[in-house]
Amino acid sequence: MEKTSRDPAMTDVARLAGVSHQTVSRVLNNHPNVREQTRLRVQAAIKELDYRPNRAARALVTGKTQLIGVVAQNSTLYGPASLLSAFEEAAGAAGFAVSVGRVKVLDRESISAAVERHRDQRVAGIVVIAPTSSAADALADVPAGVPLVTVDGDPGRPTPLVTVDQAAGAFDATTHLLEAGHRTVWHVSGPADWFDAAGRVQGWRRAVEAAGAEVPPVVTADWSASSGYRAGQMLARMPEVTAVFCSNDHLALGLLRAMSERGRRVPHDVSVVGFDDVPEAAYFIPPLTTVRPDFAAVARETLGLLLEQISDGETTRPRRTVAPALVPRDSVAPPPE
Amino acid sequence: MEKTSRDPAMTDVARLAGVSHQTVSRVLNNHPNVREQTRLRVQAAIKELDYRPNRAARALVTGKTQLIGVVAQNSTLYGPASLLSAFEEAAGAAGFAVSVGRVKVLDRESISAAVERHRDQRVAGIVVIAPTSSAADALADVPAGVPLVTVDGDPGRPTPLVTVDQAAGAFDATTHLLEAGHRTVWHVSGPADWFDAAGRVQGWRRAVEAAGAEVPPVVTADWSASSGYRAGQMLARMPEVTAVFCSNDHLALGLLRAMSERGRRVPHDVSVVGFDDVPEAAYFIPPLTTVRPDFAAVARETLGLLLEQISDGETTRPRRTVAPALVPRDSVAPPPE
DNA sequence: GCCGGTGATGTTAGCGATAACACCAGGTCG
DNA sequence: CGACCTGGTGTTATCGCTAACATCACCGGC
Repeated sequence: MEKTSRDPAMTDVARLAGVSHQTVSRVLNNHPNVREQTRLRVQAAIKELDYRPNRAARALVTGKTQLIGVVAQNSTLYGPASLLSAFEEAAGAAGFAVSVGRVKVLDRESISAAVERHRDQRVAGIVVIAPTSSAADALADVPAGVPLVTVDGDPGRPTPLVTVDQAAGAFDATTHLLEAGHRTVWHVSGPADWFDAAGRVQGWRRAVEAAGAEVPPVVTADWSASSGYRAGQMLARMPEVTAVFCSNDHLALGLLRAMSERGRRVPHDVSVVGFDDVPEAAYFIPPLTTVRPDFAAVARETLGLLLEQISDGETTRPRRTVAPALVPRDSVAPPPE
Repeated sequence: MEKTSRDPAMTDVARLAGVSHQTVSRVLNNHPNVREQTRLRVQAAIKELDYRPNRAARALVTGKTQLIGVVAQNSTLYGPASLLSAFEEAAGAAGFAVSVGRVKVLDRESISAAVERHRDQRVAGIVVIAPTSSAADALADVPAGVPLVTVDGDPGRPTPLVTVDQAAGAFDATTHLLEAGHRTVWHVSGPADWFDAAGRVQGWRRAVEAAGAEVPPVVTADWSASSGYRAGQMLARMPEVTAVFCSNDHLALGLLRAMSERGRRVPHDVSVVGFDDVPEAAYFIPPLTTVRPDFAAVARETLGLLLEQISDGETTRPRRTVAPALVPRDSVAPPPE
């Protein structure tokens, strides 16, 4: 008839093991000065009671939590979603819980609010996935002293940042097309205010210029298959277009459809390269040559940078870049004739 | 020259406002018995100091956190990712932080471990996205008394559960094909151990049987475009196949490619319907008719069910189902001749 | 005009951990 | 051989909050 007894606390373990609660604490925190025999006795008691330390109490006294806050946009775009997933896994493996604050739009106000919610929770550090300039601006509101890492953010800012090397990936993709024999390469870009898109434009332009080819105007779209389709409708009408580098795979998908509708065969008439290597890219018509970013590596670097800041307060190398890899498939061929 | 002063605590606010810390606590928790004038003075002091309550201290004394733990697979499958995103937003709006525990594989051991990590954190409630039987099995390990909601889980289990009405969506999709005049409808299914896949098979079969048509054998695949392609290669060779319902859009994508390679035009020769309405489905070749689940609604129901359990300890209606909607596009037409 | 009720506030006692220090036995060293 | 270190342990204070109870002024009713 006893009431639901509360969870066991450290003193309960101590009593069972015949030691003081402080000794239990020492065992839990791997302090060196505990006799082996005592340690074993305490561990047995812990197991017997199914004791689990109260994180709130620990956080209260140490002033630190084992929580990392992430601010991300509420979208299912492949890149950000993959990144988030990879980061959650990496952080979990390192013993940190990840609290995700979703934001509907990437404006300064929303992001600042999300950051504040995390600070309310006393997170040990914050990661902001800030792929647009409006998002990056919000970081100015974060007080110094909060460990903070930006992912996919503004390369021009001094804050710790991890990104995929967009320019390098775009350079490789474009060069791959040029090496197939195309006179030049057109580019369908993501939204101009996204750093990822800007980096890819830059890498594309560098490759075209390096080959001494003419630089066609950038066709700006958003990330959707829909806008890729519209861009494709235009480009399909231009016979001089024989090679297109799309800023992501979904743009490429839309473009493929437009080409197909206009009777321009890929890769026979037009070659196409995407970016992201979404899982289904190998099953587009035709299978899409694309660039694969290593999201797991980005996640590892991000976590590393954050943990450095958490423990040391500072960071040695606050800017890290992860190189992507070209994945050749069937959407690239030499130009016609 | 003063050292980095610690964050302001309740007593600091109290001192500034000229009241006791308990009055500050009352203001914070909206207790009725506080004079309006006092309330204002305290609020001003809170603002001036940029005071934020220490959640660890509160959690320590109340024994409750404002944290919800979610267990999800480490995948970027569109359905689960959308669900997670929607849930994070809904929970955030309700003032709860969401801690995500990712799991590499959906086996009993991994899921139990993830649940334990959440219990260590003393989460107020747990949501498990458990779309396979192996995942559902793990729920047996969760002790009673922990508020728990399963999403996409086993309809046969008594635990609180929210799911999309897979069978209804599949029934509608299949009926849509039959009404276009097809003699029967073939089905490419997701993995057999996924409840979503099983539900869609069931709805499909019911629709075919209801029409008095012959029920073809189920073609079982996984969720990937790759396996849809393989299924399509087989089905494309069979002239009697004029209508296919695919268990998700990516399967349909692969199947479309196989059909195209074999010269079977969609929708002229073969009609196809998918499931999920991924954003790019409108830009497949041809735009794909599909079924759209309402993930936001699933998230709302899940949160509601969980909050009920957290506050009341029990739940009135522990099983909720959200109806999906058919989205007609261009991949369905009457059969040839 | 005294009494009990009520609204506004203050005081005190924990919640469950860690930190800092106290203590004690036993070994080392000048 | 007494002073001193050192490894193992216990004791006490403390983190910032809420719950429970104490206090006090003021009200209306008999």
